[in-house]
Amino acid sequence: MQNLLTHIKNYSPLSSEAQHALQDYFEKKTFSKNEYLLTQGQVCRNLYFLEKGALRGFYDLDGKEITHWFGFENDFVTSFHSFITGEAAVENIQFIEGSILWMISKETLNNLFNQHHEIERLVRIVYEKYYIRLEERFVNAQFKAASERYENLLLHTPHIIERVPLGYIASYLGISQETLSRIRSKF
Amino acid sequence: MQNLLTHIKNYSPLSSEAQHALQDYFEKKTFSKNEYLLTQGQVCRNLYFLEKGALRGFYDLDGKEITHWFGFENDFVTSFHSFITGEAAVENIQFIEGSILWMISKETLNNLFNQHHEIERLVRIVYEKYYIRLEERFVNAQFKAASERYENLLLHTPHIIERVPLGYIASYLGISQETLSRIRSKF
DNA sequence: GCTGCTTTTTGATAAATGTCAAAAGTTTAA
DNA sequence: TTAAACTTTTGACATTTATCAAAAAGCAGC
Repeated sequence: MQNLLTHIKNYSPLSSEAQHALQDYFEKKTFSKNEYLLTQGQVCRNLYFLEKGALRGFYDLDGKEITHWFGFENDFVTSFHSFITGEAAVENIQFIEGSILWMISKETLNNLFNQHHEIERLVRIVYEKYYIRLEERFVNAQFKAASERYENLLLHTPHIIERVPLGYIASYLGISQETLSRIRSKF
Repeated sequence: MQNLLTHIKNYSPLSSEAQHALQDYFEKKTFSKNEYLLTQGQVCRNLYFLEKGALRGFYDLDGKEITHWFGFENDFVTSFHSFITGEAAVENIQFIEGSILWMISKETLNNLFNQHHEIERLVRIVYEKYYIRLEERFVNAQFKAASERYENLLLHTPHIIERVPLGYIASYLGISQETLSRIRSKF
């Protein structure tokens, strides 16, 4: 929990009342490797903070698993589309490592927004950060060649390489595993 | 202005005090075709609401202009990365049509956040919507073939085809203009 | 240290898309 | 109305990446 509170300060400061409110409502969860946090078709009504571990979001495309994002320590994770719209998720979220998370429901969070303006501010700022993070990935995906995308990964998020099987990374980068293997052999 | 207030209700309801505050601080701007709202290297300190017209965001890649987004009626526009981080923009924003916008500075907006929780809520919700919009584009960019991306464009945002030169659309879809032309000839 | 299972690499070939150059079509403005 | 400027299409060819199949490497459990 301390992790969560400490991390949150990087986004926006919180009064001790707001901190206590968060402490009261975030609930600890642990999962082991390969378990699912969410499967396709479910509505994701919770937001999670990943304290320890790793997970991936993936969906099925013609029988192939397409991993499109990863979560690591100090990431907020959820199936954003489902969480925001209330529609069924098209993706699965699965643990790559045994993990510890903190969970809060959308409903509880909305109540906290009403009680503590500063918590809603925090979330607004988190969205800002996550928006520009996604924007960067988008530009990479659309306008960079496969080998540049891999180099960027090495440069900016090397922990992904160290902790994730290559097959997942390939689809994360939007390339086939064989092509990724060939790119790697050139380094 | 009425447009802006009406549109905002789609996101989140506002008290009349908050509405009046917005009315007091949003400033009307008009631009003609080909003018720039922002050029690369400037810090974008304003958020805009596009009441009428169209514009594009593009950046320079080895001397080529890469258009990566468009704005149309009722879009909130800014150079998000620059607006959020306060860093120099890497992109240019240029009008594709003569346009009418409403402008508010980040500073003024932050002040309004402090005075009106519901305005910050509104912006939080706008970020949510824009986040999932970007997520969809990302998945398209990374995991769909060029012709599928074009079909999706026809299906979901046909106004882009009608109002934007093909060269801009090609880079928006992440393909060369020649390839786009060949895809089109098959319909 | 083996055995079987999973992950990664390599090879051959096919498909998609890019690049450069030129032709055809469209728009603009004198 | 017509020439100039810009936009879109077409052709030939190069490059990148995908696909399928098989070999090699790595790893968990005995």
